Amino acid sequence: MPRNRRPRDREEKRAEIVAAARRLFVERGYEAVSVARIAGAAEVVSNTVYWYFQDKDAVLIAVLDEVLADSLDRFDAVARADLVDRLVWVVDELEQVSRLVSTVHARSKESAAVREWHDRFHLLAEGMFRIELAELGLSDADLDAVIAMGVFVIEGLLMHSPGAADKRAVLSALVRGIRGLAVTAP
Amino acid sequence: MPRNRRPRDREEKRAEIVAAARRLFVERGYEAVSVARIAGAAEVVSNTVYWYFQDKDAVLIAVLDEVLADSLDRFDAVARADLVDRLVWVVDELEQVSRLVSTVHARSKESAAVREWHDRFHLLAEGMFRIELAELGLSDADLDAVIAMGVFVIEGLLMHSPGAADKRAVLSALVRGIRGLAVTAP
DNA sequence: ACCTGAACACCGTTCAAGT
DNA sequence: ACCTGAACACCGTTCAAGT
Repeated sequence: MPRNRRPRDREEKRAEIVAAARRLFVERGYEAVSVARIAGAAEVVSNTVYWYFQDKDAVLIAVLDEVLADSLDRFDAVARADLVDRLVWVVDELEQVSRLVSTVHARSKESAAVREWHDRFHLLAEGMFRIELAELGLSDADLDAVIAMGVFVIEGLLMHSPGAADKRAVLSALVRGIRGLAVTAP
Repeated sequence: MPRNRRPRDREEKRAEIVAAARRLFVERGYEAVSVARIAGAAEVVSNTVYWYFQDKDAVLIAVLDEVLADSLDRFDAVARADLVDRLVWVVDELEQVSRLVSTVHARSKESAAVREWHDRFHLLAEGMFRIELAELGLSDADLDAVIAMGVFVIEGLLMHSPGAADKRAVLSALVRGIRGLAVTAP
């Protein structure tokens, strides 16, 4: 007999809680979902959640990690597409979790752990943008400004969810605006 | 004796509650401030708030109206400045209430009344942007896209509060990008 | 190590009762 | 009309107790 009986149980139960929380957070939003409801969906009692997680924000962070990992896994599929198409893809992908976008911003003001996750996510997003734009030959100052603009525009699109045509028009204007800056750089 | 003794009491008490809520929401954030605390600061008991307001979101909307009115009042002061300067001014002005920006987005998902306020605010902001940009001679499709971009960039700056230099760099890149679009319009 | 029953302090909100 | 005391159902979280 193995020394640790069913050694995968811990991870399994934890994963069940995260899966339940993910579905509920995406469907109804973080504030609207109580810890008791998450626990119920994972077939435990509410205080059991605190055996696996420090608090409700820690559950949120586990959900965010899972959602982000899933999206990054799928990113390869469009790696070779046109820049505008890739941006549309990113927004479409993240739009499924648009509730989480405003949740992250709201919780970042209250929870240091969520703020850390948010800051790391921005670094990741900015790094990806930087790679995309490196070849355009922008000045250093403009490059930073344009990366920030790109992130803000994507966040705005996620939070306000316009129709597909408007979304593409905004991203196209963004990219053309950036290309214009590269041409007229001092 | 007047039929209504002290006829201004109602508005006074209401105004006191809004003033207390405004200070607390700006300092500590909507979620972190309980109705009981607002009531305490306005020297009433917590259920008295519900005599003047339908619910906590209604208090938030009254605060938002007050903050917005104050900002619009001050807007004349910069009406003649350069476009980038005006945008910097708007962001600086709204930055004092940056906590409220993410609150509005978070509550818009839960409360129909807050969502209505948010949508009206966007119409106002978009209208002001449209006037600013009318003279640039953008195509209709680009004008809408550029207005959305402008609003998203301002919201992003408010939510992430970068330093003054970064802020100006982003707004400058935005305006130059937009001007570039006008030049190369089809 | 893992899970629970019971409790804690607090939340937004309601309502009958007072003036 | 205006305000309150008391209560309601619920919240995130803690802890001693069980296995």
